Amino acid sequence: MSSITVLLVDDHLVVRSGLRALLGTQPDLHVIAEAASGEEAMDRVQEHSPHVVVMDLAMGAGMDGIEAIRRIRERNGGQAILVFTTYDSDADIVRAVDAGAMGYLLKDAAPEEIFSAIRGAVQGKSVMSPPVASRLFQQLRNPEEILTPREAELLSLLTEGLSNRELGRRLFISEATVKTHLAHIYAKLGVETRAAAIATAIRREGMR
Amino acid sequence: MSSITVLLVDDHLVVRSGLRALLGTQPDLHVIAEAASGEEAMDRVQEHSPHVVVMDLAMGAGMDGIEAIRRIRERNGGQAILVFTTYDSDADIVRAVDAGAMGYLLKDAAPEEIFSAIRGAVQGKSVMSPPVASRLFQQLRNPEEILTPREAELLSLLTEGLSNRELGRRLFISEATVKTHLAHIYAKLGVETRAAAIATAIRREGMR
DNA sequence: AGCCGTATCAGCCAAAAGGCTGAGAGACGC
DNA sequence: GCGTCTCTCAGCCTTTTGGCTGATACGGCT
Repeated sequence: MSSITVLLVDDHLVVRSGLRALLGTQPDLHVIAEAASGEEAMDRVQEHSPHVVVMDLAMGAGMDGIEAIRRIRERNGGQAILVFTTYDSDADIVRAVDAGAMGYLLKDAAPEEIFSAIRGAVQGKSVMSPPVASRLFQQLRNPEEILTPREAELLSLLTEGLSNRELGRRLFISEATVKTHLAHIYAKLGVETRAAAIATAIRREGMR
Repeated sequence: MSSITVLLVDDHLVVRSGLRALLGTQPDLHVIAEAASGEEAMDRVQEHSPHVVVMDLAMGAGMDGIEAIRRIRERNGGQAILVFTTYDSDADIVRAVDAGAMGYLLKDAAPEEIFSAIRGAVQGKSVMSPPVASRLFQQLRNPEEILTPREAELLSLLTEGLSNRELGRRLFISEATVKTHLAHIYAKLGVETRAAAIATAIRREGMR
C-alpha cells in the first residue's frame, strides 16, 4: 500500500503544472491525469479511477466544481475528492461538504498539508485548512442562521440591486411577501438594512 | 539577445511551481527567482535585476501587488512588470496600469499568450488578455464615470452597509451632503438605488 | 478676473424600505 | 393528528431614501 493515484482538476494550466510538480516530489503520489473542467473531470475519473481527485471549485465555463463533485460521487463512489481552491466562501464550503467532498484546502496551504490531506483522504479522513474549519464550525454552531431555499433565492436577487417591487415580479409573489422574507433574512444575517444584507451576502459568497 | 530572466511573485506555491514549469519549456526564458510577497519581491529585484517581473496582485498579507509594482518602479526603473492574476477587477486594472505595469494577464491565458507577453514586455510592448483590454477601454471611454476621491470614500463606506446618517457621522458632514454625493455616485455608476450601487461597487472591486 | 470642478449644506416632496401584528395553506415528522 | 417549518399575503405606521432645485465656498487653470 504505497501508491496513490491522483486526478488534478483546475481550469488554470499553471495551477495544474504546479500541483503536478509539487506532488512529483512525493514518491507515493502519482498524478495520472488532469482535467480543466467538470465535464472533463468526469471522463477522466471513468477512464482512470484515481484514488483521489483534487479539484478547484471555480471552473471558468460549464459545470462548476460542486456539481462535478456531486456527479462523480453519484456514478463512481470510490474516489475521495479534495477541494483545493483559492477562497473560503461560507456557502461553498457547506455545499462542497454535502456534495461529498472529503476535504477542503486553500491554495496557500503548506505542501505538507496538501500531501497529508491526500494520503488521509484515501483512508477516509477529512482534512481542511484551519480557516476553512473555523468557518464551517461557525456555520454548524449557528443553525438558526441558515436561510431557507426561498430566502437564499431572494438574497441572491437582492445582491443584483433589485427593489422590493422588482423582487416580487421576478419571483411571482406580492411585495408584502417580499418584505416578510427580507425581514427574516435580515434577522438571520444579523443586519437591519438591505444595504448591509447585500454587503454581507456578497462578501460571504465571495472573497477573502 | 536570447535570454530573458524572470522573477515570479505569487503567494501561492503551486502557482509559482506551475509557472516555473511552464516557462521552463521555453529555452529563452529563465526563472531566476521567486517571491511570495511584495516585500520579498522588492528584495529579489534588488539582488537579481530580472528583465521581467511576473506578479500576482492578490498577495495574502502585507504589501499588495499594486504597491509592490509602484515601489519597484520607483527604485529600479529597469524591470518590466507583468500582472498575472485570477480576476479582472476594473479598479485593479486601472491602478496596476498607472502604477507602471507593462501588461495584465489572466491566469487562464494560453501558454503562448504568456510567453509572448513576457518577450514583448522586455521590448516595451504592452500586452493584456482580451477581457482585460475590453474593460480598460470601457474605463477610458467613460471618463465621466470616474468618481472623485470623496465620492469613492463614500462608496467604500456605503459597501459596509451604513445609512445616510451613519455616513454623515463617519465623514463629519451633514446628511444633506451625503445625499448629494450619493446622487452623483448613482449617476456615475448608472444606477438608481443604493442597493444597486453597493452591488456594482463590490463586484467591480472584486471578482469575476 | 472668470470659470470649472469639488465639497459643503438646506428644504421639499414622493417613493421605497422597514417594524409590527396577524393569518391561512401545504409539507413533513413523530 | 398535532406541532413545526415554510411560503404566502395584508394593513398600518415610521423611518429612510431618492429627486429636484438652489446656494456658498475653496482651489486651480487660463
